[in-house]
Amino acid sequence: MREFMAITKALSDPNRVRILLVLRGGELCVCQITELFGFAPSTVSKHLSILHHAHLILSRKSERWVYYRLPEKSAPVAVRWAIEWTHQSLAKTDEAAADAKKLKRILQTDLAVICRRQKC
Amino acid sequence: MREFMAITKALSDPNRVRILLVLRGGELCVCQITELFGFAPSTVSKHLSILHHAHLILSRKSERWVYYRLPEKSAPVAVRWAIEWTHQSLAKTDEAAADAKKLKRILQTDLAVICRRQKC
DNA sequence: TATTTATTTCGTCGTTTGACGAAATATAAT
DNA sequence: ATTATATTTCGTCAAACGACGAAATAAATA
Repeated sequence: MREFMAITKALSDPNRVRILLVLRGGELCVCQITELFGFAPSTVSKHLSILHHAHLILSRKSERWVYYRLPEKSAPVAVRWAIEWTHQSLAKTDEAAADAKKLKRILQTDLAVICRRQKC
Repeated sequence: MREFMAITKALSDPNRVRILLVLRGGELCVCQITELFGFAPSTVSKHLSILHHAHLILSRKSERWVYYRLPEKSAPVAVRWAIEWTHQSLAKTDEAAADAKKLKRILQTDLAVICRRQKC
């Protein structure tokens, strides 16, 4: 029950759901998501930690950055179900399309440049 | 997106999830759920209205009571998915078993008696 | 070693949530 | 028609949430 509620609480904020959707395209680092959403880095970090705590995302540290990604198929059933449900329900919405479009531009920019822009 | 968030917000409270689980056994009226949870009737009513607003439950009025039930198979995909996911994840937990056990006793009691006990 | 850089943690603030009881509503029984 | 009954709506209160900026941390670079 606790695990399940961690997932539903994580999904109850639209910005966290947006994060799950953009991660469908592959792993992203914190500053890329920060750039995409326009929130403070600390805010994005908190959202990521809630998703991570619910095991909806995994993290990896490389060079100067922390990357977050969706879990692989070996993840718990409840987690896979949540991610699949989110994707099926929202992948084709306008919000998802807008985020994907903006993300495309961000991915064309060098990571270091993005981060410096946020003076973090 | 709005419909999806209505569902995830509805699922983000454990007591609302408990309601979905007990309704698996068939429709219940407000005072039966109130008796099961030990909350004020107004609290239960609010939870039911949130679930109803998310289309996770349907209502029916008969005699003096309002009955709530899970929707049939014709419900939107996102709704059916949410209910099925909840059931698959939690049906076998201790919490669900405890509620089912207590509900069994409540169902053996006459509706009018239960309601009078709550002086509502 | 000191400094820059990316992220996280902490404290604060306004908003939302979940609980309650009182009052309102709608319906059934007298 | 009144009264009793079941549920909902409303207002209130404490707790939780989501945003922020400042400070702390950890790792790479100079």
